[in-house]
Amino acid sequence: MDPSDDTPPAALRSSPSWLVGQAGMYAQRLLNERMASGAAHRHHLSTLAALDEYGPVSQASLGRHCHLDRSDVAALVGDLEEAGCLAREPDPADRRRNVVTITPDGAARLAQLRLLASAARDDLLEPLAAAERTQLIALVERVVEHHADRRGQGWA
Amino acid sequence: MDPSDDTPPAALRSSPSWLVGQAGMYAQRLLNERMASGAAHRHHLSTLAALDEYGPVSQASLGRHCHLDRSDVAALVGDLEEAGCLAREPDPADRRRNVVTITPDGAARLAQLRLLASAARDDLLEPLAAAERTQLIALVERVVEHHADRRGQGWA
DNA sequence: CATATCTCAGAGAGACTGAAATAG
DNA sequence: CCTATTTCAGTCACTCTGAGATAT
Repeated sequence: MDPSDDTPPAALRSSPSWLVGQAGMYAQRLLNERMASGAAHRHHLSTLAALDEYGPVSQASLGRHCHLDRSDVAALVGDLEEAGCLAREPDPADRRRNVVTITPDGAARLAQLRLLASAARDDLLEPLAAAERTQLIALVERVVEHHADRRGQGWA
Repeated sequence: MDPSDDTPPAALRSSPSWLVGQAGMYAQRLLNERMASGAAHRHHLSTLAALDEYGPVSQASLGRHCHLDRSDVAALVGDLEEAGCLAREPDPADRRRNVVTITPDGAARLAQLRLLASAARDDLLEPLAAAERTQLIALVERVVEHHADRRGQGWA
């Protein structure tokens, strides 16, 4: 095997679409690997964090906050309920909804997952200095915000 | 539906892992949508670009250049051969290998796909100014390079 | 014998769709 | 009547694994 085989063609090396796509793959894998070391999934962190920040909410709202599909939220909430991390009760004010509330066990779990996420963040950004990390985050945040707003017809 | 449901929790909004993962999803989708308008796939661009830049190579080498799995390369090369974009012939020097060579039709196709990729790039980076785009690309390139080197055991 | 390449068949995870039941 | 929520079953696209055939 030629070792120079590792170099991607210039058309990819300089393509934001390809680069960001690749980086996204690494980001999700590293995060999921860290989460797996706590027998969790990266979406469990998203769910608990949203629950912690936005108080008791419906599953649909949870999905909109985290960019998750309704049907995946149902499964995630099922997982976390079984683990005692949250309570799911029918909303008396609107009985279509389930009101989902984080439990003390869920808050503890969230704290643990935050630590794992920090480790994954350091894995991902290892080659960058602190100032560069801040820069990257700010730029990517703008991109994500932009497309999240244009979402709604189609994507989760 | 509460419209403020669109805001992700701070734990996600400030998490590089989540942000880069989301951005990667958008990048791949936008690129694939543009490619679909030319009845192509984003990996067809990768393959043709690598073929164009690195001359006649084996399928295994193609996969290493583009971070693609051996078995997916087999399928991609099959597609592109059927479309007349490349020629696949057994290597007389090492008869395990297929030497893959781009054809004039393949070069024309590549030019077309480059245009579609440019459009996808503009879709993705729409919210950023030119200087910011350059910055983002430089930073993400460093991240991807770093993890591509640490790859090899495990990932494609 | 160990390693590398190509191919196929299929597993596995991921995002998403459709439809039904329920409720506003 | 139309829309929203939850749930389930299942699809689809994508990545990757395993095994076999072939060759170094």
